[in-house]
Amino acid sequence: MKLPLSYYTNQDVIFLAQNLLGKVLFTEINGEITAGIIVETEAYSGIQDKASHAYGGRRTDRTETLYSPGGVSYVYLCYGIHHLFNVVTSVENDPHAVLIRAVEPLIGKEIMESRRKMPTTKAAISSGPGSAAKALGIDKSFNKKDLDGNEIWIEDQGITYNPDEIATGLRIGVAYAQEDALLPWRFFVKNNKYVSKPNKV
DNA sequence: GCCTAGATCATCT
DNA sequence: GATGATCTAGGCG
Repeated sequence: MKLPLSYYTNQDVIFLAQNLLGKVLFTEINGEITAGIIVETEAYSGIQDKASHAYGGRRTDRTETLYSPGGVSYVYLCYGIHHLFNVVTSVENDPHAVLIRAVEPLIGKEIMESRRKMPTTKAAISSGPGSAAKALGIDKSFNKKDLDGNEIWIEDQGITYNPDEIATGLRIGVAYAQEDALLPWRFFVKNNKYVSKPNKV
């Protein structure tokens, strides 16, 4: 059920961003397992995408992870407070990634509730990239982990959405990326309350 | 319910 | 030394 590394080496990051909807993201921390259904993603397409950290082939200590072969996690801190979780895809030296923006709590809800200090019935518990990562207990120590390991991994539990249940839209928070901000590379499940901000088309 | 402002720090210039 | 792939609380209507 765990997705094999070959799944992530697909070079079509747009396809993967779409295909990851409905997959289940697991983390295990100190023996505590939590999992959530992925309901919102964004594609970041390597060196040709101005919104990507690796735009233009930029390569620093931080972005080094993006150049890894697919199947590795990329976690970084944004605005000084929020940890954002990405899945590195494609092959080595091709810095594509999929940002996980929202999950629907599935397993270990009580653990998520204590981490977020709010009930899972409240959509805000895992809506938005910072919240989703926190609910799953993801922080910087999860950077550069293999996704077929036993700390963090993604499973296919047979959950699929009909094409008409999936919506696409503009990515969020990337206005500075100029024309690339207009690319419809955000994918989400329509009318799912755990999806952040505009969850309709 | 909607909008505005403030928090807070690793990373790059 | 500036800045951002954000969240939340609090004020107003």
